Amino acid sequence: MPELPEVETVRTELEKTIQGAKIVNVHLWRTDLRVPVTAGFAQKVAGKRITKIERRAKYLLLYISGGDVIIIHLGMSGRITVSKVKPARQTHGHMDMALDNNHFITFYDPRRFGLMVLIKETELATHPLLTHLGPEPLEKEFSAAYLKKALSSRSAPVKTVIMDQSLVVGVGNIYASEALFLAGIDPRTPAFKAASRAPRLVKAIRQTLLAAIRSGGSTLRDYVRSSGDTGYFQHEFKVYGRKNKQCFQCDSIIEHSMLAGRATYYCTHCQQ
DNA sequence: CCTTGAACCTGCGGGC
DNA sequence: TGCCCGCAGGTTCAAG
Repeated sequence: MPELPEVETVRTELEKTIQGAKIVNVHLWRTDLRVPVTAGFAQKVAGKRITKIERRAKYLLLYISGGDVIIIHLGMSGRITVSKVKPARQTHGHMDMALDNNHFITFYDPRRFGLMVLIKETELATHPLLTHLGPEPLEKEFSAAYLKKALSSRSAPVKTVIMDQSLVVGVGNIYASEALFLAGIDPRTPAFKAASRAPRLVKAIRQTLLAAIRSGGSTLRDYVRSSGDTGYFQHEFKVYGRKNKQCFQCDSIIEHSMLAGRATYYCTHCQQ
């Protein structure tokens, strides 16, 4: 489900509902996620308090008392739900927690591309899952000058390059297409040829992600927020999923092709 | 180093 | 109805 806006939406909702709560009870139903769940996970987190919930890239970081951090990634189909009643056992519900504030959390992930590992807070800076990550797109560090330089050495399509998490984090397949439409850049353009348009692209990426966060992310197939609500940004897609439909800006037909194995949508009139 | 394609896994929709 | 194929918001690994 998740690119940066969806993960940020989950983070906000978890912050409102479970921050400060103590973990009373943990059920780990299966551990064979993309990365195996840390041995002894259930025993290690039981009795601890959730002190802080952060997001880094598409990862959620749940800080717990005692100096540990639960790192969660939702992969393609992962979901975290919060409820006030004990959740029914679901086929792909891999972990449940009961909290002392009468809330329950479930980690659900049919495809199991997600992960859930427990590390020491002191390992955050050196943990292999996090070390290769580029700057956050909404932080100052992701500047026009930075992006221009990064694009200038790459020949892959600009869309593929901005999805590279070591260059900038959080931009996935939907928002890459949407941001490039907003920037007026053809996603197939070799990155170095788009380098001069880095200032516009930085703005477009930020604007797209911020708008999506404001809408609670996008709900395509199965993404629901932890609250059970859906996101609304899918209603604002300009190109994603709109193959053969008319461009809202110029009435041309939206085109579709595969770049590095990912579906890509664009308007050849508005994007060059 | 960079790029692409395949692999990981499950479910769903379309075509026959 | 049932089967097979392709495709899905991500990441990682191998090979060229």
